[in-house]
Amino acid sequence: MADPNTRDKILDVGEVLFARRGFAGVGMREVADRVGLGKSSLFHHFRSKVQLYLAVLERVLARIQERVAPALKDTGDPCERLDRYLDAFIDALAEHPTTARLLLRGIFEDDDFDAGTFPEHHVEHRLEVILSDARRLIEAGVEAGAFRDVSPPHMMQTLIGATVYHFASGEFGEGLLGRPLLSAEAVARRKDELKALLHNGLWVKAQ
Amino acid sequence: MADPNTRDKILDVGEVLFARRGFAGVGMREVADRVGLGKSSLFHHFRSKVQLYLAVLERVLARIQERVAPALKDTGDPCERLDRYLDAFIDALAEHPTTARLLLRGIFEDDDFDAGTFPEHHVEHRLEVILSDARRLIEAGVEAGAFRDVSPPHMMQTLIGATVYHFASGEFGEGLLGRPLLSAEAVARRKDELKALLHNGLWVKAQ
DNA sequence: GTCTATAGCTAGATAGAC
DNA sequence: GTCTATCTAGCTATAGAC
Repeated sequence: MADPNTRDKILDVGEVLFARRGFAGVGMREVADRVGLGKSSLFHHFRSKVQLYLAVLERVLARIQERVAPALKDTGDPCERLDRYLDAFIDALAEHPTTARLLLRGIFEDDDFDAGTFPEHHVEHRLEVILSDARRLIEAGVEAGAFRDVSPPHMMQTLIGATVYHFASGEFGEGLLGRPLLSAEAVARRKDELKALLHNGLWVKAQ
Repeated sequence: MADPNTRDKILDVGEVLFARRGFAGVGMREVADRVGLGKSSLFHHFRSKVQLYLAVLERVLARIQERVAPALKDTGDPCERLDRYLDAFIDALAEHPTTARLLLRGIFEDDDFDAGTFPEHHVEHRLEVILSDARRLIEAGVEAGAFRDVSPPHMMQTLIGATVYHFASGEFGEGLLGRPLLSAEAVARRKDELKALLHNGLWVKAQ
């Protein structure tokens, strides 16, 4: 097998570049230059550009799974459990500035090189696990009567937008907020705003 | 000037392809083939690939502005006005399957070919108008006491996620929902789910 | 306004020396 | 495991005939 240190360096560089410009926007030459290798040497570590991209995606998903796993323990009412899960998920997204963007790209960029063409990777599977964990939390809350009778898939989409999109929005989001997206304060604020919306909605109710 | 019909055909094709694979993922050759022209002929209508991309983006933003303009009239309380605006905005996103995806790409793909390099286009300006209209609706509602004391930028991010991301999510979103994203029923359902969240939150309150 | 031809470059990927 | 050299194919863009 290849030198693990070199392999990890390539993954690190690929992660930054793919997050910034997507699969098609990145060339192996640029990756090689940043790692400090000749372009050909990359193909010793990864058979093709697609394999490198999938390896980057899979490492990101694995990191997310690690972070949210402790939040999945079976204690507390549905509200506490969803709160805990969202906190952990947001922490995972905020850990590296590349995470949310790669996740968002992975979600809507794989319509291209058709899913299932590279079955040796577990990208699809890992994504499904993460999604079904979240979905079960919502369904359990609805069934228990702790949540309104929302459509779980629609609530999933809303939560993905409120978390993944938010932390993927980069310069645009920072322009809107007028401050960094990933500072400890900004991350804490995002958690609070999201949870307040879930608790109270936006409207002020007539008393 | 060029034949407007041909120009529009090029924009139509570019819109579909750029929405699907982004700026870097599309070649002028593929655009030309789908239009039924030689590749060189494209450069008679658009000076460069970037100019074509910006023209596509600008047309999309203009279409959105047209759709939401009637919803901006100064009648009703803040709740009614935001409801009306969100309905119109969602209708604009649902009008073409390409709209939301191009908008989302435009939001976080212009970190690359740096903004302001092509000042003759109004993409940036149109986006700012759309955003500041929405933001004013939120700020007015907070000031009037009709909305909770949310952070308007955070609420903007949540609403962008709930609308633009949702309709941009393509096959992924359809897999999650188990049905098309853009059918009349699905669009109406999305409006209802979003407005119910703004009205009531997710939690069922203790009475 | 569309075409052919081509310039000039970069892409992903391979072969084989060291 | 990294290198140089090279292959084939693609790219954006231009020149100039029709």
